[in-house]
Amino acid sequence: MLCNYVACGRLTVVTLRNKPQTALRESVKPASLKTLATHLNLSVAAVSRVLSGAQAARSIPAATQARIFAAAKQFNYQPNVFARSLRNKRSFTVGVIVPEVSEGYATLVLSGIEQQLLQDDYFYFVVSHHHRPELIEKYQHLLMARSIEGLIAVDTPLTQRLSVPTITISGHHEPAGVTNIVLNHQRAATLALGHLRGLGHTKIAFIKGQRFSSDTESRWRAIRDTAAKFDLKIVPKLVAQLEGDSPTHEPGYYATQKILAAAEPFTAIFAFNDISAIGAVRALRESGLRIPQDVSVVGFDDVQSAAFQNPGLTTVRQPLHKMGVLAAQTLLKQILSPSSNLEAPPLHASQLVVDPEFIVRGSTSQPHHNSKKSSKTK
Amino acid sequence: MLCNYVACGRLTVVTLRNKPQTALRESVKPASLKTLATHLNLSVAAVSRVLSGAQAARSIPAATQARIFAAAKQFNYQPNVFARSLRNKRSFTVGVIVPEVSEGYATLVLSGIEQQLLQDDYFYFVVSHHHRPELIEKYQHLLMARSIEGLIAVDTPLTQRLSVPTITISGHHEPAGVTNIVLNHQRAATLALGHLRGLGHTKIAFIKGQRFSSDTESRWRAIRDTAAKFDLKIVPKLVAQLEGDSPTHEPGYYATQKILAAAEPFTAIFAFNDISAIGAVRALRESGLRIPQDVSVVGFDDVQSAAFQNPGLTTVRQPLHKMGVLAAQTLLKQILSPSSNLEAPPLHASQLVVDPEFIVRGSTSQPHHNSKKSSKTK
DNA sequence: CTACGAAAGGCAATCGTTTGCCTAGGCGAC
DNA sequence: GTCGCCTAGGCAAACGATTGCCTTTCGTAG
Repeated sequence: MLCNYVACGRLTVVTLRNKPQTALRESVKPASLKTLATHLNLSVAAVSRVLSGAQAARSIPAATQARIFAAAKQFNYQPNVFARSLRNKRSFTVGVIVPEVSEGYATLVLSGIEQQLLQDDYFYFVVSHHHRPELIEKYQHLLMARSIEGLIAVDTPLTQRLSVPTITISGHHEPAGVTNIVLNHQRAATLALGHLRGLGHTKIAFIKGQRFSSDTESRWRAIRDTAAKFDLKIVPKLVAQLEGDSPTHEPGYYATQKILAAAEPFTAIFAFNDISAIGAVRALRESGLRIPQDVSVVGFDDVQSAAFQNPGLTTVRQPLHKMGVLAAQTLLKQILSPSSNLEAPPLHASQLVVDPEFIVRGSTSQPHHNSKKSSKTK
Repeated sequence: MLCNYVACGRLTVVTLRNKPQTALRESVKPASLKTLATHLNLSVAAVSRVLSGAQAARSIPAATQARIFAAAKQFNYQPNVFARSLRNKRSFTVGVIVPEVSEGYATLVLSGIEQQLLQDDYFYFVVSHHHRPELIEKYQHLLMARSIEGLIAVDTPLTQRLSVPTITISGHHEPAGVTNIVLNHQRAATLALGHLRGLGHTKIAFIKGQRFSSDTESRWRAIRDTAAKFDLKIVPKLVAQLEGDSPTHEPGYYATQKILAAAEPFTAIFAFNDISAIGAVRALRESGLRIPQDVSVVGFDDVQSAAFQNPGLTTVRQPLHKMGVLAAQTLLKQILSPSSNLEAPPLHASQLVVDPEFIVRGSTSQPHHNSKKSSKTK
């Protein structure tokens, strides 16, 4: 029976059919250079040179070349990728390691990576480590065993330096030699706080990221600096930290409850990311506060759900797609750079900083001083 | 300069550093069987047999085997994947083709695929076609040229039959020989309509899917059948169809406006997917209707945003992750099944049907007959 | 003393491409 | 005539692992 392994609620096998006899698993071997060569009465070498466009094919007259191309088409010749890679020591494959493939941040980056890599005729293997250090380690080796030419690590702490070029996106403590792509947190803080300040908010609550996230510290530092510039006081009672690694909005919900419990008035909240901002919205509403009339909410990332909130979430957009593109471009450049130990070893940036955008939606507005509950200041 | 290619808002290169001279691009060749063999004074064959655990290694005494393993560890031997694949004609790689990697449906499926494949020591290439038929065609060939052993197509119309086992998820019109994994739409309709009926709703509006989506027809048919069973009338004025392929909530927003414009009373709406349900919520709210007091809303899919709505969206959950797992399991089974053209060609299901779950959140409740506006019935 | 068999491992072809170095013929120049 | 030089391609060795079939060397039974 075919479906005794199923773990999928109820599952029904509807139709059974025979594989048609006509070779599904193509028993006809695909054409090789040898096939073509013997068919054309030429040597394998000649055919190879012509088909791979080597410059040594100059000495082969146009007529012969045409015959070769014709035969290649006729036999539907496809060069064998393994033979080629074995010979050339090139795989045209890179590895990408992410925490989760099912989640917004990594997949947006992934889409940028994909776009750029496919454009340059590279393929990529994706693996996700679910935040388990031993998997990070293991997959790096597995990827190397698959002969990747480079690695992109998205929001993933790498402990070792591989022997291939490596790019990190929002890297943690990158080993020497990897290029890290990060957001300009300073600018992000300026955009968000400037927006709130401009609307008239002065009592702002903050939700810090989880301790394990690499962005937490740099972003918080940027916020503190920027708050000082804008003459905004950061009130310790209005700062909560996300706890736990649940990928849901719950950490944000609980953090906001903690802030509310402090009974310190505030008119806006700046969350570490959109998901926690959504949790914040829920907690605020449950306390009878309206968004944005009573409390304005600003998120971070601009994941898809942010636009789909009611009201839409004002947020700092990380150019995740572009960061992916940039990572892939940079990686390919490093792969193709003349291999090292020459007199002039290639220069690589150790860090590339990209700027965020600010997306204003319905979750922020001027503070209403006649609001129901929040502004006990009045 | 390194960043003149950048298309990424402002971008700053922070630090430049020299690549350290110590071979980054490892000029020391990795150890091969030959390396080990000469070092051990053995033949390549013996080493190969022992390391790959061939049964022909029985004739090699334990002491020698131990020496071989020790040397392998010492030299950090990694079998060359290309040589191996060339010889064995196995790539342990499958292809996955999706519309978009950045989007919820496909990535949830992808996470299931990944989990299963990696567990079985397979890797996978992902490509996304952005709904462009010529890319679907092209990527299938590129994947074949990379010697994939099988293909999984997620929500993607395949026109041709490849020579490797192929699984589709929510397939459209699959060519003969592919196994299609689909949702049990009948059961989905029963769950959703049963829920609404049980709450007391009888005037239900429907948002049908876009004409190009493969699920639209089968799901609608199931809804009609089920409505009949529950003695629910489907009022044509309360049915709207999504238009356009925008991946935002706008199509749902406009469809709902159209329904509202018909001025036909209703107390619930069943949307084709969560995204359009979110658009519906927005349109309803703009008309002054409250969710769920005035109108209950049921979505479909249970994408991440559904749980993150305020109120949470009641929805039919497709077990996307499990469908991915199932696809991968089925594919691997077909790959490993004794290759065809034997006397008894393997049997493959042409369709696997999986059951949905129903997730009740805050967007549905009993109809309130004293509501403000919607139930003009009263 | 020989034959047989097991133990221990070696030989070499093979997978399909690539590429450095040849060669064989032809033609013109001196 | 013969030297050199094109033209048109061929030879064969890699790349690294796998595997069918050997060979060698004992030990021992007859």
